[in-house]
Amino acid sequence: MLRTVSDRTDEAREPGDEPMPPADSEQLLRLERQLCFVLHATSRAFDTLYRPVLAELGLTYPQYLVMLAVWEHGERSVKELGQSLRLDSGTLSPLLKRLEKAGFVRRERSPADERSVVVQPTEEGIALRERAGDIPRRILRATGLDEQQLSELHGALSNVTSALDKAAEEIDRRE
Amino acid sequence: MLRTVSDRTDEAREPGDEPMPPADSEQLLRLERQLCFVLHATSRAFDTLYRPVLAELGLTYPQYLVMLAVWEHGERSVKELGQSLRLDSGTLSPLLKRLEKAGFVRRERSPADERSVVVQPTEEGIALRERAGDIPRRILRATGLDEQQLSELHGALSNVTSALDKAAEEIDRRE
DNA sequence: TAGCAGTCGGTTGTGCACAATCAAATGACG
DNA sequence: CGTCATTTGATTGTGCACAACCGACTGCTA
Repeated sequence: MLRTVSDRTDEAREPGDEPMPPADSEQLLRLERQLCFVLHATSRAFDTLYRPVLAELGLTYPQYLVMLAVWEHGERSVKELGQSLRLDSGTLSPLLKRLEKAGFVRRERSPADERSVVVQPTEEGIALRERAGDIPRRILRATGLDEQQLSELHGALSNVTSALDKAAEEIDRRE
Repeated sequence: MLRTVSDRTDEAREPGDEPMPPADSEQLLRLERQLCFVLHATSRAFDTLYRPVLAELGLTYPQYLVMLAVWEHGERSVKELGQSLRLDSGTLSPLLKRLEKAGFVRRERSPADERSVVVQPTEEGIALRERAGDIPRRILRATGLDEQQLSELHGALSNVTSALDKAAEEIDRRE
């Protein structure tokens, strides 16, 4: 059964802790479930599309993200990579080792601070950038989005993500 | 304060108000990269938020998705689960075994067709549904989205996903 | 009815992702 | 100087995800 959506939800929006009163839950809950599910699905759809394209270069999608960061900045510490890509060392360490073994990056301890490891592209890694040049365009076409839609979607996802981060942070603080 | 991905890029271009940007590939490529990245990030942000909540029930997020499907339909074949959740048997088989070992589902070969395996909730699995009842509401609040935004985002993601699926299908057909 | 192509799950191997834990280096403080 | 908390990567263990492959079952067809 389908409830009418148009019930009011107009009350004051405290970003803090509203008890979340709406009795019209059915519809909302359905939406929540669908959102989580479709997000999952979209993520995997992207992955599926990138996979064969990147395979030509010998990269996986997360490896590609790392190479993008390294190409752009010339060199990045593991910490910086982890922050910008939202990955922890348990994920990055083996991933970077695979990239090193593949010959795309060099890893070395910083002389300034022996705790940090600096990642930089090798010659081969830099050369790879050329071969990867047309990937974004190919992917872009597949999405079927124009610039407007692209940036709207990006904005919406950014907002959700930062809301979720804030919520997680909140929970963190509570213990 | 915690910044997300969408931080300003190096230049001061405001997205959305391009006058007439047909040949301006740089901007487009940047958007592509950001979209893929933020999608990845959003997916993980959701996961991070769900993780501790579901841990109370002894479920992971994909397991939760399976239970949602099973709760709703009473019983589902592995094939059906795979189709609706976009998971293949290599992922589902061990996942279902873990759910079985946890006591939430039963798995048995269909008498009608010995090839297929039917999954259904146990008593304990059905009981779990009650305890999971308030999860959507808690998550929903954390997203900070109202119903309108929620369904817009859902629509946008659905469109992208089906475009990507179509593209992948296209590629498939070409070999 | 005998054979065979297609369907359905399962297994194996690789890689991503996180939690928990650890060791080494650093930096602040007495 | 020595102590100790912090920072930084690495390691281990669990679970998700897919590709490639296998074996059992089904259903069609010669």
